[in-house]
Amino acid sequence: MTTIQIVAKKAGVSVATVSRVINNPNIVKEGTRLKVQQIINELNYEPSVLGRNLRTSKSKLLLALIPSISNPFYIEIIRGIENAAIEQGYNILLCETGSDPSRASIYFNLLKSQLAEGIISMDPTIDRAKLLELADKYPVVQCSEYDEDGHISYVSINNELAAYHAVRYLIKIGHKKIGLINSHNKFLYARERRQGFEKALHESGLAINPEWIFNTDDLGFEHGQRAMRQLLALPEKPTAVFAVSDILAIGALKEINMSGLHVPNDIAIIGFDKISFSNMTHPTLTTISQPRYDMGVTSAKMLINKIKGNQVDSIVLDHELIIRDST
Amino acid sequence: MTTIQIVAKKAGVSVATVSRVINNPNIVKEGTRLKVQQIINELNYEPSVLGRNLRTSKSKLLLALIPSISNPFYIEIIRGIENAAIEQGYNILLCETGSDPSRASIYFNLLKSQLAEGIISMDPTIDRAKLLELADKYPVVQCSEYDEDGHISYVSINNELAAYHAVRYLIKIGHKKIGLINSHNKFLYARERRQGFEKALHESGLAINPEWIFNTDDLGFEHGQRAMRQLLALPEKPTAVFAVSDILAIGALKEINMSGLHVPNDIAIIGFDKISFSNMTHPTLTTISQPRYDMGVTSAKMLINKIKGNQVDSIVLDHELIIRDST
DNA sequence: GTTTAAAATGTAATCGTTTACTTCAAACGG
DNA sequence: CCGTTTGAAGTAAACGATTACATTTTAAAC
Repeated sequence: MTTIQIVAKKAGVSVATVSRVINNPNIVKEGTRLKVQQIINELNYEPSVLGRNLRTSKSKLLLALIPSISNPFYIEIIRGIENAAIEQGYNILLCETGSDPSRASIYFNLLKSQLAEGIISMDPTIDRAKLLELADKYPVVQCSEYDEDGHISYVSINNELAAYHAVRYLIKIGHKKIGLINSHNKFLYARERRQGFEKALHESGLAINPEWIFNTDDLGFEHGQRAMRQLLALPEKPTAVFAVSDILAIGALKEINMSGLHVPNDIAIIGFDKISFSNMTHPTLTTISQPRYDMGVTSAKMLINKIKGNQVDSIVLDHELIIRDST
Repeated sequence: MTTIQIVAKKAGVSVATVSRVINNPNIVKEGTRLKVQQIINELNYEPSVLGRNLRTSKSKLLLALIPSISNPFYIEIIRGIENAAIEQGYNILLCETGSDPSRASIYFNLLKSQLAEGIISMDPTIDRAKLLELADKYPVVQCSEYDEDGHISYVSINNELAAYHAVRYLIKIGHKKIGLINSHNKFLYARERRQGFEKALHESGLAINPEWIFNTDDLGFEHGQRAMRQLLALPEKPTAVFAVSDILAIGALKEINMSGLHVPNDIAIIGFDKISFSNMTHPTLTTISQPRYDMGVTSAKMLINKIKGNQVDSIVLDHELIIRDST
């Protein structure tokens, strides 16, 4: 393997000069610079990031923590993070926890052992206490799901308002009987979206029918399907359903299609997230769009700022109602 | 920051002993071991991966190269890679090229600069010459898409046989007029699947109608939709269509649904990959399942073996026909 | 109570960089 | 012509670990 020493020797200069040619070329005389450059090319020399990192104690590596890579929600966020990071010379280590705390602590250790310089947590199932402790000593930001009590900066949307908008829209187009397929209440976003849902109903003087409200254990589409199956078995059915995730909505949609009922004529469906598949269903899904790419970019920038020692503030981005065929 | 020196001083031993307590505890006397352990806990000491890596010139980092993280095909493979890697103490740097060669060369540099120890390429759009050159000096394996000429080991399936099985199945259930929605012929898998398609038709003495064969520019579902739209506009339509990817198949399916025709009664559809969404459509999609998780696990193991200096052989895994409602 | 082998620990080199500090020579001003 | 400044290059000390080798301690053997 070619090292800086070999290059220096062959070029007849000191290692310091070679290093300068690479990192600060303008302070070395043109003649030497050219000569060294040529040797570098000749030998295909690439400085070892390992050596450099050790010296500068920077790895230029960021951790992105997600519960599962198979949830398409995270894809656009990760894209944003990645692009913003690369732009500033950082790379991303994608960390899938599988909602398993022991897996998460492997990744926390990468931070502690300085393999990574900071972490973006998008995992709602993360151990909050551990994360808070980590954030005391290392740069941490949260994206999408965050901790309301803690003092870790985050990037997110206004979940309550978004849900409120979704349901208000259903009411506006004439629905009075509206159901909710929610995820688990242990998640902040679930509680907030439920609040938005209730607020919209209250505001219009509509009743909240507990029979039409479901909490699922996880975000798999079968859970949306199952919830809808129960809903369809009810003597009095809602005419519209708000699902807090597109995947749940797609499950619900499929169940309605299978039952022979029509969307949106018999039942309207509105989802949340605007994942790419929400456009591929038949009918296409009305949904709330989160600015996921932007959320990614913003959180990466925020983290890098934090790493540089700057003070950063949490940011709430705008959502958008995407009206398509399912309502 | 706590370093090994600080621990050593506080424990009243040499750094060597501390290092041994961490890496080879059984060769240090119980008394000292316990004492050092205690100091380590007390100070929350974590060895710096940077320092260790430099000395051992190992980073325990692997690169996984994919064209786009938004293609769900790769998700299960990555899971497999990740789990196999973690099991052996490696971590994965997920590299999205966006089919952009300059992006790919950033990642190649990570390998050259020894930030990573090896690379798993899953990107069919990769610059083959560059990859071959890289493989001369560094550990490289290919997963799914591979280079037929080169000598880089790979993990894949028998694409021709898989396509052959798919089409033979369509013929078996009575179809005589079969279309093909393929991706671009510059990809090996596209050529191979086309061959399997043709072989099955030939074997049954069925004609290949060029009007029913499409090549799309990319794997977006709109392309499947567009191909099907053209197909439906034809005076004589096929009764079954084989799409070389589920996403294309889902696009086609949607177009048929929108046209008011029925799947599978009017047209049957068969996809390829068994992505999770193939189960969420209405009707569910018949497809060829690639053992993606296994492909990931296998290629990670293969790469690690290569890193260790062992000779490795390419592996072809089995596919499976998943019969569901679209045929 | 020596001698000797084995076990435990310490010393210091090393990995490949970067960079503060030093050195040297040329340029310049008076 | 000498002292001072400036620019360019070199020297060597870090960074934080691991590990071959040297040394000390311990225990066993006689």
